[in-house]
Amino acid sequence: MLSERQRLILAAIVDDYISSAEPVGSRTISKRGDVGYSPATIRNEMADLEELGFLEQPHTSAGRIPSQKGYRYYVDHLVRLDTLSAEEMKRLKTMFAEKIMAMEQVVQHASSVLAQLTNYTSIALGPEMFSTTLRHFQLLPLSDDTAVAIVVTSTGHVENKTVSIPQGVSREELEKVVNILNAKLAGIPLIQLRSQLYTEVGAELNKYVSHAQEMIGLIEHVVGDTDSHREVYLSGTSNMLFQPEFKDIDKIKTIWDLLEETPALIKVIGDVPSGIQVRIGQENEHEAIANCSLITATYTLDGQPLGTIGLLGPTRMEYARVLNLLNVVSKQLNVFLNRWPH
Amino acid sequence: MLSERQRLILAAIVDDYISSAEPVGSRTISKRGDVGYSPATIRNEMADLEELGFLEQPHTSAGRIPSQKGYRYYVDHLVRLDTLSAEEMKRLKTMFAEKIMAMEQVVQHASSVLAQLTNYTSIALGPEMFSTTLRHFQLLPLSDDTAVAIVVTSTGHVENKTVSIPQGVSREELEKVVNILNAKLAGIPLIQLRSQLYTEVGAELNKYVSHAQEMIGLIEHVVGDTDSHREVYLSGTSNMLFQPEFKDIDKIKTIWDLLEETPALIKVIGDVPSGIQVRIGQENEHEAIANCSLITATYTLDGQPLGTIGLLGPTRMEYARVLNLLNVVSKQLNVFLNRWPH
DNA sequence: TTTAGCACTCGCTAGAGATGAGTGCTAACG
DNA sequence: CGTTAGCACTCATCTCTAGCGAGTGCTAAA
Repeated sequence: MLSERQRLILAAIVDDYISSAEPVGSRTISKRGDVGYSPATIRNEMADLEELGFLEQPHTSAGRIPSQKGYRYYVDHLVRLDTLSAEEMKRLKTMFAEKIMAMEQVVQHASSVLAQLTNYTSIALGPEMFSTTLRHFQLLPLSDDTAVAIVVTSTGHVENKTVSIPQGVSREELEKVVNILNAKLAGIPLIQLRSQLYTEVGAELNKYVSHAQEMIGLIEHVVGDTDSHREVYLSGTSNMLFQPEFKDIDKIKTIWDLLEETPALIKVIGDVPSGIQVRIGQENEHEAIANCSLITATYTLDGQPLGTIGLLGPTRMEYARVLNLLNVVSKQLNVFLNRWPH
Repeated sequence: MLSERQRLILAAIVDDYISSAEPVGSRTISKRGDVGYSPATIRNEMADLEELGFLEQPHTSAGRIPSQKGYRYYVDHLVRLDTLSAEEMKRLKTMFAEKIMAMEQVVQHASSVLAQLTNYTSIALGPEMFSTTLRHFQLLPLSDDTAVAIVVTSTGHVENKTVSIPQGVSREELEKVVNILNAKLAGIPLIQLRSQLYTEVGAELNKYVSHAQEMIGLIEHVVGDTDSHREVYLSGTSNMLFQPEFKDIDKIKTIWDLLEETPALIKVIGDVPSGIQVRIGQENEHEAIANCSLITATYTLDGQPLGTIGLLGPTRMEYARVLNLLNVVSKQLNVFLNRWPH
């Protein structure tokens, strides 16, 4: 639909605006090596591109900036995926060279390295519970009426909650409960735990243990909290402060509030299709990031999507670089995780 | 050393500046009810107070602002500790009413409520390892050569690390190791674990288990990392953004970097004497917060200092309110924690 | 079809008053 | 003699204006 020349000019404008954050004029484009036309010609094309909705003009006598549609076209058709710089490769290599880490720590670490390399804010979502199974359950008494409940998942994630024990349940009975639970529930996907608890385990507990109902309630409290099994890792939050589009502090505030509110954040980053995705501006669900872009990559285990890792920045993002980085990282992450004992 | 009138005027100026963040003029003070002097008289006293170093003047034709020395005098001699508002009391009451929480969660929760009530940034340091003892140690195999090591402390803190198991150590042996460790180390203060590991436990392990040296190294790796046993809780970090003294983003940056760097933060907040402490401006060790004030309160268990909870804001802080709040919270925290099974 | 030329727009900046909050000093007052 | 009214002075801040310049759209020539 766009002519070759229009695409060339649009790409030049987006590239330029991404690095300068200032409206781009026709002369600026003309002076670049790769577009061999005079400012006047470029102005004409710019006017057309604006009419088509790919560019915008902040005011009459300013240059053009890409519109949301412009960025979308750029990402879909114009972005050049080339190779990473030597330094970037080195950082990533050393990251995956470290050996002893839980699955979640790998993800967390990858996200923090990405934040440092890009100067954007990185958001990562820990492994999901469809393919994550229960490895071990434990109840450690702290006193007569309290205990720490510990859940270990197949991804190496450890979660703990302090619970109060019903009056009159002895330590022996607690042990019995733990044994029954481990026997019945180990290997079960987290998402099925709650239902299994009532069917399989319920009968068994009723048979051997007093206060079975209370105990089941207690265990459900620990195991059934589906969202708490997922962890969100943020890094480079302060990078947001230095983007010129957010020099106005009030704009940061709404974004910040979103970042501090884990459930909303899970929704934002959890609801993306697998593969590498780019959400530009208002394509994002949450209006707090309506002038941000979110680029996400999912990581998988045995082909099953497990979690997401993403970078959040202004719509004027370095799409090419970020896409390259995420591409490499998510591939390496997949290789790494599938080598993981599971 | 200061006359009664000077103290009255100094208090009025500090109070006013704390709430307005603007240099305070003589007329402003005169118009307040509590100082019954004309602007001219107050001007004379102000000039004296400035000469004594309690006040500063941003420029000749502006009002006065308190100097660091002025704040110090205010905090030491002039601040009025009165009672909390009904709303504040209610928030705190409901907080301590919640029952089932690990010790650390109580501290964390208290810190987050304080941040909300004050609009400052709160920093809390989890229980310290002198009086914290080991409750339970566990090694759960994930595969042939990896396992999750779990450490549960007497405060209900659960910590975990993924470790790699030396080749040729069987599951039975792992269990034996765990049993020996729990028999020998349960109840030992965390800080002594490392030495005990080599004396008491070392011999025992050598006797019953193969690869004892490797296993000890591994366990030391889990247990001996003294700083990782302490957790730092931050909340209300974004409150910093709205203090007029930090409207310049670069000033935030250095503070932020400090907040993101846990070890430095532990140093800043961990090195305070017990009781309630006020660190004004350059009294703080770290220069990133040289124009901040840090008010801290320690909490104790059986009289032993356990950890710290603090609020960070501009030197122009609402000292009276924060001191009141911290006073009440730290007392309640002590009561609450000492009721805790330990 | 491309480009040079030109008039026009409009945000940004610098400088000039004007404003007003605040001071220090002096002299008068109770 | 302490207190206060009065007054000249300072200086940050606001407003207004003029000029600059980056950029545009249009027209006409190559």
